[in-house]
Amino acid sequence: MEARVLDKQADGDVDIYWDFRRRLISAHFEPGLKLKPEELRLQYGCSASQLREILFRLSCDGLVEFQDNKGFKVPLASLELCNEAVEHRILIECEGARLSIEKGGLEWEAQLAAAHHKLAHVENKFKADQNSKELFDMWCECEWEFHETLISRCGSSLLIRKHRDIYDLHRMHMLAVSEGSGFRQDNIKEHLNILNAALDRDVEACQKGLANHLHKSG
Amino acid sequence: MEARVLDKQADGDVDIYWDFRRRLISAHFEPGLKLKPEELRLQYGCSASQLREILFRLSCDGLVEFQDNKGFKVPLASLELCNEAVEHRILIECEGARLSIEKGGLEWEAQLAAAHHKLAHVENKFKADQNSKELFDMWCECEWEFHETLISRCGSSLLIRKHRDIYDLHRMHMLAVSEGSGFRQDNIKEHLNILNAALDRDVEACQKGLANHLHKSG
DNA sequence: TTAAACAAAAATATCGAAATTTTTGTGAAT
DNA sequence: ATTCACAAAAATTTCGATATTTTTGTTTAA
Repeated sequence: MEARVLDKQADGDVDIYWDFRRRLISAHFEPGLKLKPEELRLQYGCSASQLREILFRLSCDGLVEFQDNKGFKVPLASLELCNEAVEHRILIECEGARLSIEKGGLEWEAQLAAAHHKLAHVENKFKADQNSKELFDMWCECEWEFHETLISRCGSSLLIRKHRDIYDLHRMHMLAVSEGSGFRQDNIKEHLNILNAALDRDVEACQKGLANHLHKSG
Repeated sequence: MEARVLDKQADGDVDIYWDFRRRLISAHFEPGLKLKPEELRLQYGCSASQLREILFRLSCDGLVEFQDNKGFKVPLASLELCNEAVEHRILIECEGARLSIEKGGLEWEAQLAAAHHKLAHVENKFKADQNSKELFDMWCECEWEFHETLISRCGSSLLIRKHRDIYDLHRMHMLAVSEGSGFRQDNIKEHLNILNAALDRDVEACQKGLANHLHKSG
């Protein structure tokens, strides 16, 4: 249940839940699209009831919309909701960063530097070829890893869980609203600013960098 | 742990979901207790599958624990998780209060004053008779209404939803850890402080009052 | 032409039985 | 006495059939 990366087709539910979640936040489904358990079951080789359970769970995080007797839908693109998600993510992530800067040690610095190194590498490659689906997926993974690592030493498993929730919600709405890949040239500079501020243990600068980065991301 | 049979089938899920949620956060179930859909179905007059769906949904908010092939449980009492919930609730509620103070008008002030008036009334009665189950339920309701109203003008439906989630999680863990009713004499003074700071449009004082209030609540 | 009433079809929700997994209980071997 | 293997029981999960609700399409009356 906790694994973000799918581990094969060992456990029925788990794979389907996480695979479907990943597809949702990667804009594999058009906003407003109806999600029928009866149809989706064919893609995953399970029953409609199982899909229904999974869709209910995803609806808790706002990743799918549910209406009684009307079934499930991919949430409509909404600039307002996207903005609310941005603000909430800033709130959570700035707090997580502050705590990590206070509590994190050399090991954390090293992990953050490593995550940023990978991210920067992928971003530079992606900058050159923004049409590559493979690079886009890689960028999504690296972006997540960097931001997750940034808050990883906050000391609160609850905050980490809530951060993942809002990160995914934000990403989904951002992609739905912008209709682009979500990648901007300035990302590279902004990520570097955040990294440097974190390594300098400068809470103010780090939070400012984060807020700026996320606001511009839309 | 009384068995309440609901024969009303009208709104299906909805009633069961919210009734069960209410019972969970009111400490009607002992921490660690196994929640078997097959048993619970008798109390609600529905099928086990339906209960399973509902339990899955509640597990998203951390109100019940799920383990693959092991079923559902009431989360164990955990001081650590309770502390994490407190901190997270402070983060959310202070932000909501700040925004409400900035954006709220006279109507909001009136609603907050009204909510506090009810709360103060019930708290004074409850202070005299802390064993009354009826007063306790009423206090829970009024406490929620006051804190909810405080952030109600924040302008973000997302923040409001997230606040309810963390309020419920905090309340559940607080009751599980303290094993008391969660009511303290100082509540009365603290709630008044929060009210006055909000009406004075003093963000600093309001947030300080909130943090103090919630920290002491455990 | 529009609107209301109704019937047919499609979609959704509910349910209990069957399959799978975990837990419990029993007895043999070390 | 302890451990291990294995069978029995209990619990969990999966599944598709049935019931209910919504949507669609058609007819009729104003």
